[in-house]
Amino acid sequence: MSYTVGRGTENAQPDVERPSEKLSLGVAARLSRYLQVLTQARKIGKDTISSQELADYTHVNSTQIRRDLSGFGKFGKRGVGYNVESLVTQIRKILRTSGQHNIAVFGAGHLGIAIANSDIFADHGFRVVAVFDVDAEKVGRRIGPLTVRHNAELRAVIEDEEIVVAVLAVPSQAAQTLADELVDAGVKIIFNYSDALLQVPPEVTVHTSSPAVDLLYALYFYLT
Amino acid sequence: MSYTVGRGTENAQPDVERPSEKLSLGVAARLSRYLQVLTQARKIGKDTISSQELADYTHVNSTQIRRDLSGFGKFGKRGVGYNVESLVTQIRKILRTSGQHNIAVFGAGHLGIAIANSDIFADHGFRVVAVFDVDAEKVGRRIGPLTVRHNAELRAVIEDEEIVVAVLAVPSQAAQTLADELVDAGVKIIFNYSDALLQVPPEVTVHTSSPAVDLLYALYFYLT
DNA sequence: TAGATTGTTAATCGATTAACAATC
DNA sequence: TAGATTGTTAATCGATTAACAATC
Repeated sequence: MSYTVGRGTENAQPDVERPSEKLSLGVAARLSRYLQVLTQARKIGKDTISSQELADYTHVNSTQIRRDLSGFGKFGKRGVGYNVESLVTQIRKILRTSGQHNIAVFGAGHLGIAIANSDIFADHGFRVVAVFDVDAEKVGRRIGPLTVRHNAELRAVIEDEEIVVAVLAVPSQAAQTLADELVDAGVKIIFNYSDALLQVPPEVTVHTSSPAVDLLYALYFYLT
Repeated sequence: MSYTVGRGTENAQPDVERPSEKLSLGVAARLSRYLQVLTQARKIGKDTISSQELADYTHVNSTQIRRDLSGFGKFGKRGVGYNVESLVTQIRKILRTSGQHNIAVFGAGHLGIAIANSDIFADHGFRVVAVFDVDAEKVGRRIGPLTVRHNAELRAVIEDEEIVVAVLAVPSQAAQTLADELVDAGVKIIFNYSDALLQVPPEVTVHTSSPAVDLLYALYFYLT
């Protein structure tokens, strides 16, 4: 993971409830993970979940989970656990991602198609509203409800659909040029699935996804 | 990210150089990321790199980078920086991933094909040696140098090729059953690209990749 | 020499954990 | 009531950062 975000320099105002204070990097990351597990738990019909169960799935210590949550309110019932449904709502409120967000995928190769078809984003309020490619062969093809568009259209679509998130599933050589265009068109978050190192202005966040890096890391703990 | 690994309870022996001591979770993760950037930097022909440049790309503080590295030796040259080539070698040594590791991909859909074709693993010494599917339509197809095999063969292949890492690019409903088979066949690290919550014995590491979770997190910092 | 960058110290802050009273 | 699990405290450990002398 790599983010271009500042740390929370929270100038704690003496509010008792302070829903307007910025979360620390760590808390935001953990809350997102709790949300993923809760979303899945809800799918399989779980009504309540304990901090210990959440800990088993997220590998975050159960005390820390209770601590993270209790900072925002008393969401749990002693002896019972947390209501899955209401905890999802609460965390979404805290993360301010209750809304719907539009994203665009670049590259209509295998990876791009897989991402566009995935419902992993949909579960969290993200909607893939456009897929782009530069290959004339691919432009015009249908991917689910979408039609692949040419990159030349990106600026217009990004403006019309109010897209702030772009997912890059293009060859490494094409990544930086595309990133420059996207930044220029007003995209604020770039998810980079190529292994290129992207240079962007400080107001834009680049997230480079590197399964190989995660694997190296997992393997180290297996080997030792 | 979610890992099933213990924290390093390092009982520091009074060695000056202690290459046998277990890295902490954080250090291992950061070293992996430095390695990714260094690998890319090498590709574009960089000879040396400063801690500041590494910091720009990884978003890890430059002091911390120097600190992480100097714990293992004096790899840098003051006024110059680090030699890219030799730092790659050093970090690989520290992470003990200088060797070659075989991995298997499960699911020959768009995502599975994308992963099998990617060279993101190859750069780090991982080799995709088998792709499996249960769909008779897909079994037998060629993906680069590989032929898609049926899941029925998984046990034999895992033993023959000494595979410890399995990448799951299958539908969520199929993930747990497959994970059980893999654990049974001796796989130690499972990379889960479905959004299913997998239950595995403690000696097996599950890494669930969740772009949506990362996105939630990135978006929070954009929205605030 | 002058400029740059490492290696290292010291000080601070947040994460982590065990433990347990409160309470469902 | 008995069992379970939260919410919270207190203590510890590692991460983070600024600053700067050492030195290439």
